[in-house]
Amino acid sequence: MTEYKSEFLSSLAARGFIAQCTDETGLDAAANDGMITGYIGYDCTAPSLHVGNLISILMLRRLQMAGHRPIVVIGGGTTKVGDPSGKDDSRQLLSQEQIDANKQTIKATFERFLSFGDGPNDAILVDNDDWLSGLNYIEFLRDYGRHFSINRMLGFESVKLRLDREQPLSFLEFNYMILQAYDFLELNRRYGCSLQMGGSDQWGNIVNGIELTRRCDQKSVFGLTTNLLTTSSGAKMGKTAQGAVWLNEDMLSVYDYWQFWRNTEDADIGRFLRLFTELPMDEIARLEALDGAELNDAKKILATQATAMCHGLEAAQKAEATARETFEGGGTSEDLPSISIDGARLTNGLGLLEAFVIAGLAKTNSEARRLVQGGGARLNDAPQNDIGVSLTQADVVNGAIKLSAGKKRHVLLRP
RNA sequence: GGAGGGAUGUCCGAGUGGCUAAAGGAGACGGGCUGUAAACCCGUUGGCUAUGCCUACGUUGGUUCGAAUCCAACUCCCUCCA
Repeated sequence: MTEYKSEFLSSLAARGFIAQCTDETGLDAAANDGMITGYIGYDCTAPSLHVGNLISILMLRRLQMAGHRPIVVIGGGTTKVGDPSGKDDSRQLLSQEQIDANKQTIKATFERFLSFGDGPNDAILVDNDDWLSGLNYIEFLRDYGRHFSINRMLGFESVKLRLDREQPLSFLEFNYMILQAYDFLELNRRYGCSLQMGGSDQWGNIVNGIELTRRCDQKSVFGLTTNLLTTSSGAKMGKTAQGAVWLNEDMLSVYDYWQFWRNTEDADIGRFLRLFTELPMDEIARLEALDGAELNDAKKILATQATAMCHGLEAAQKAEATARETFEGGGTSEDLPSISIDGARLTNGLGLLEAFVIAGLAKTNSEARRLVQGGGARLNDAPQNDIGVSLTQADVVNGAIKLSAGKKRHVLLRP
């Protein structure tokens, strides 16, 4: 591993963040000489960011911790176009209303990881819609379009992939990288931003921005990418039974977020501790060296640390306690994810299948039926194999009915 | 504008008149083994008021007792030519 002089790069390198850098030596020197400003862009295609975005958010955090200034760019403008990187199909275009709504709910996440304010290295949050929407087409083409070579762009991975697979790539999407490149130039002009970071799928887009900045303003700026998050067994990471692992609490409960980390594969523990916690390296080395079942302790620490960063220490510890009661105590914790139901429904008896659907443990009655028939459904910890059972007031224990799908998914129904 | 190829379930991908809710694989979920791990083994995988009914093989019509499969028109995509 290369030795870095700057705290920023050496900490990132030690923790396994770095995939590629356009100019390690230059960036290292710049970061060592004084404060630099770096940015990452986030498109607002969903109401919340997910763990797949986490590595990049943490890079911004480490940038700030090392005394530099992070900029979060919300892609209000670029989202209208849609990034073709790493996708087979065109993403469905979102309406302006959806984009605006997503923008609002995504913003809050960054406040957990970065410190905003008026200080010299406090984080800044901007929306690229501010400068992209007002662009004049002809002017833009004349000023910036001439710097882009189609010949080169056709060679970029994101484009090549589509073309090779004979999948359509619209002109609209083709422009995404041009707009993202322009972002970098604009940020450099506005804030002296000299670094763009992102996942390795962004490499092509980042390089374009660097070149545009050099051609237009003769400034040299840097790009730095991280590996995309995958598990050791090769699976794309960030999925749970319910879908993506969201960072917003109203999209995924703190308990489920904690569980996600708790279920990390053995082989990933060291890597994840380095990336997703801020524990000292020697402590991580110790945890990583644990054997067999002892690794479970390391997983709990990982879960609580990672959860604390996103949802606060108190909530993380509560999730840990809930898990302990549920799994190790074999009991029912009051704090398991719960859903309120109308008590009147119990008066006439609530069908077991319907109850599982209400609890979110099954999407449809049929799925609930299969769950019961497959032997995975439990009511207050008692296995159920009769789909005709009705829940009544008599099933309420300590103010709630506990439904379980499999060994890990539990929900409390509170009348 | 011309010629050819294509559109199948969450995804990939078979199927070219009835035995097809549609092979196979991936993914996902459940069970087993374990350590709330991985790997492996087994099961399930359109919906519903459920021995039946409804919806579904790009869209709309047609042929037929019967269509994902045949015909027509249309939409979209790909390739080559202009």
